[in-house]
Amino acid sequence: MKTAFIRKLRTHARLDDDDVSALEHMPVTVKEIGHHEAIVREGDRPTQCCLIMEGFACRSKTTENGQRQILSIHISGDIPDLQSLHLKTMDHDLTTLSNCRAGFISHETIRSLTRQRPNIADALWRETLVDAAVFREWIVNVGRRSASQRMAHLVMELRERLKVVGLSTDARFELPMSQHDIADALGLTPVHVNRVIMALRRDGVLEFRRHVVALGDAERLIELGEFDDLYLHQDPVS
Amino acid sequence: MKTAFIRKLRTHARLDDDDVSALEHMPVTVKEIGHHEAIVREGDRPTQCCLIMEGFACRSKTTENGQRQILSIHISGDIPDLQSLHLKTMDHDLTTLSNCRAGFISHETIRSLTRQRPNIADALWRETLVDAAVFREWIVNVGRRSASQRMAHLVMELRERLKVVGLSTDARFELPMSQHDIADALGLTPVHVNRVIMALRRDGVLEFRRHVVALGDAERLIELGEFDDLYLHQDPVS
DNA sequence: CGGTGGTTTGATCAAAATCAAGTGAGGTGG
DNA sequence: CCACCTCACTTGATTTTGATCAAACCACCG
Repeated sequence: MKTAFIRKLRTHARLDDDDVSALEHMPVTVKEIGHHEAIVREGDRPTQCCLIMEGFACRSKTTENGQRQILSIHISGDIPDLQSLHLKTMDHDLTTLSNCRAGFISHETIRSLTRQRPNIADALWRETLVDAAVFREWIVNVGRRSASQRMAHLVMELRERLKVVGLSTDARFELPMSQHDIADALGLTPVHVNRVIMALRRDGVLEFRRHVVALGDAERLIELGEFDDLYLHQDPVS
Repeated sequence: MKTAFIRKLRTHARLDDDDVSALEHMPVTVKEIGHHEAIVREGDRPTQCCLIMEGFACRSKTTENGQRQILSIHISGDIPDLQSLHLKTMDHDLTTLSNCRAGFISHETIRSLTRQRPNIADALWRETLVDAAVFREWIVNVGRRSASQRMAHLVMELRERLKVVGLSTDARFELPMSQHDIADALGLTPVHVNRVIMALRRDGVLEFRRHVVALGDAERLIELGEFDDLYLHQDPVS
């Protein structure tokens, strides 16, 4: 059940059959994790990486006065702590948002794969670079966009990324986050996020109830959030 | 004159003498670039990477209504567009802040180095991961910190990074940015940045005049900006 | 049936944006 | 050498956005 992950790598990077078979045979320890549980914490020195197979997780940091900032949201096929392969100490937390099934792959396994198969090294490196591209876009989101723009942008990003792994249609997708979680992702307060959601709902642009997002007017959301999917670098390898 | 770069790689990653000599002998085209000039632009498909040898540069995006958000600041020894090796299309601009001397290295050169020397591949990969760690911290900065905290944090980040390449003492460093540039880095308006700087100056915490930052009270700045250098991952290789 | 966590609403407040008008230093040309 | 121009910085008045504080409300669950 690491197909989402392998499929993603193959779409963006050149992998031959041996590469794919090496990935398919690498040892993975699968674990079920409850919602709102820490996978790794700031300060930890992990010896393995975590592949999300089902459910949602997020990376976050917490300021001294207890405010949380979510840094990215992760879905099936993502390895959110791949950077721990080269950066020994975690500089942020990785936490589940929903119940998750996750596969753990030891650093040794990954390191020997990257040493023996440069294509895999490149593919994994590329994944971390797309992560970074998403971080950049999030800096713009919290730095320069209004509350409703941030919300629109987040929704469109998640729709695009979920579509790739078959978890979103054009019109709706599941999003197991509370309004409080969304506030932490957008750098806002939960109260204000609620007002934004109410307004978007009133205008028929967006519904968000019981953990499902329904898009009333995707065009409007793209325009409002100034969403351009270039930064997701989803183009298939030439 | 790519010593800053090689020294940085060696501090953080395991490189043997052959690796270092390969880096020293790779072909680099040096160019002088004026201030406020674009090196690469969003939408470009570069075939080379840019090594900053002297001066300051920044990555940025501009929103539809013309607001700029600076995503990172780059100094001697940085390769700000290393990601272009794997992400074909630039999703942001790379611009000089001051006059710069920059070295250009073709993708082919880098690719053949990484294929022949896995240590170099790892070292470069790690560099892009540190970049990403800085992006994460910036998300927290613009998402959750007040204007004066953001300013304090930026100043401390730059001091730490500049110290590594010998361009900062504990007390002062050159920073060729206008208050407008700083506003674009902090997600604020120039007017408000000015008020913050005035306040910090009045309290004797910070001076910033004619492109030099003088720290009146570094302790206070660290505390105010909640600065913890963990995210810079400057620890030397074990 | 009462508890609990998430959502909704209202009233007030604070931080930063906006608008507008100086100031001041360095650089250029007469 | 001085007048003037420009760009960056500074200051003040006002407005806006989103934060804060506080209190319901509501659905689900044990």
